[in-house]
Amino acid sequence: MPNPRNLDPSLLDAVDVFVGLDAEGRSRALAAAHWIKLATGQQVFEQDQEADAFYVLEVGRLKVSQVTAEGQEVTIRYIGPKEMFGCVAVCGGLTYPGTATAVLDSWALGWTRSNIADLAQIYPQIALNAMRTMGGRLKDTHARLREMQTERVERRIAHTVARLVAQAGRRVEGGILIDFPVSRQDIAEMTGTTLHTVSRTLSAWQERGIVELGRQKLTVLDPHGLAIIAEDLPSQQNDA
Amino acid sequence: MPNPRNLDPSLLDAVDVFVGLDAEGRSRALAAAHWIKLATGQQVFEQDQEADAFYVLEVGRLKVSQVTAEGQEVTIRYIGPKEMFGCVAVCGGLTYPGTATAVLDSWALGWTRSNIADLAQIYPQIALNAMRTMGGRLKDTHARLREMQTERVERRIAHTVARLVAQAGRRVEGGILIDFPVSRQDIAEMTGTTLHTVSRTLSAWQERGIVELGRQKLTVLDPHGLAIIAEDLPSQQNDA
DNA sequence: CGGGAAGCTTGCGCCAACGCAAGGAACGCC
DNA sequence: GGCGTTCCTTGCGTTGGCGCAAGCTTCCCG
Repeated sequence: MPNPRNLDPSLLDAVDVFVGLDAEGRSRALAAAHWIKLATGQQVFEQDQEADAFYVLEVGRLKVSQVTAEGQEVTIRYIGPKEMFGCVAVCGGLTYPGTATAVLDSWALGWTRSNIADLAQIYPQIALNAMRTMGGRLKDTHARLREMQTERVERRIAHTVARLVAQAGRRVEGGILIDFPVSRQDIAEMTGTTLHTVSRTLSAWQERGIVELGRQKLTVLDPHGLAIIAEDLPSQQNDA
Repeated sequence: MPNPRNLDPSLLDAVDVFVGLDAEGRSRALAAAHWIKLATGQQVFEQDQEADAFYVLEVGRLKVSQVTAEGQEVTIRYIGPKEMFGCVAVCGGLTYPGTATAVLDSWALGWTRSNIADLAQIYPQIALNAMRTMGGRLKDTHARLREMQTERVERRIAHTVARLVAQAGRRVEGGILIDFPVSRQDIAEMTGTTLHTVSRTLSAWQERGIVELGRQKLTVLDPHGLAIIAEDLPSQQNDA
């Protein structure tokens, strides 16, 4: 259970943005941080709000999403443990790209913009690390944009599910379970379609033994079959 | 006409990544740069190639695009004068997100990765600036992703044209001309549709007096009308 | 100046995906 | 344990936009 007093330096070990810092740097970073607790459904920050803090998730899972003027929700990405979010705050002068909401009870470490700027002053590596992370995110987003523009719905759903497996898959008997609640609606918001189409598509996959479905639950039984759909390879089901 | 000897420090004046540098810093930056000339159609770098240099465009225009495994092209963005491209090279360890091709004869200033890393060491502001630019690009890309997921084709085309006007519009009598050759195919690759649909849509707009069309040419006559389509506002054409 | 290439338009048929609607299943709260 | 809410499924009709195909215009180059 996290707690403000218990600032074990190993907390920052696997955190990209602090890679390359010595022990002293990590202690300093931790000293400047504050814990925040997030109950499921709670928001950390909102779309277009001035980016005044950045965070590293330690426990739980968040969804970063945008809402259109018409009220439609679009999911930008999910954040898992050890990932940073609100990283635009490091740049200064920008607003958050979306709204961050906890989809599980979560704990995160937060730094105010001035705190992180001070740290980056002393340890320039931090800025470089943040930049590398942003570069990676930019590439991910480009890849999704390319998908959206060139792929049919079924293939996009396959890619999305594959991504969820890679990000949050937990081995269970007979398959890999997405380790947090995902509704059909959530998948629709990630792929740019409707919950109806997602439901139909997943049902068809269940029929074929590729996935097993539950309420806000998704287990991939046949990752290879999924990959075949995602890459649009011809499947060899040639029995009449 | 640019030339390697003629390194006027004012060249870097409006360049985001060097904002906040003193005169000496700019001289140093220029001293480390090299000119590259690009004929129309020529490539600067290719998708997935290791990012070993970053550039600032001085004259001309480039297109950054990706090609899918199936051979479909997707345009990520256009680059105009004073914009940076290949900025992921500043981070290190990454590959270019797409292929950069000149759509006009162009001149750019280039820095190798080690040159820019040395500069960033001395002037940390450079890293911050680069990061801010990347943050901005990330937000742009998210906005486009949201468009792709929630908007119909006509609206997406309207947004794309509006973006082109903002980026590369030149006032001409009676309207605003996109100041570089754009084909219907190009617009299709930016919006995620086919050249057929773009052609049909633009023709309909021409009918309504919103745009004027030519071969690889596009003039917006009625920006307001365009905005109405882009924002999906009800237009008041209530004559029977 | 003539021929070819590249770019553009437009008609037509089709289908993937949407939107609606109705009903069913699982969960949580009192 | 009952009830309300949230989530999921599935049938059916509609349609936006695609893909094909044919023909046109503009430009370039020999």
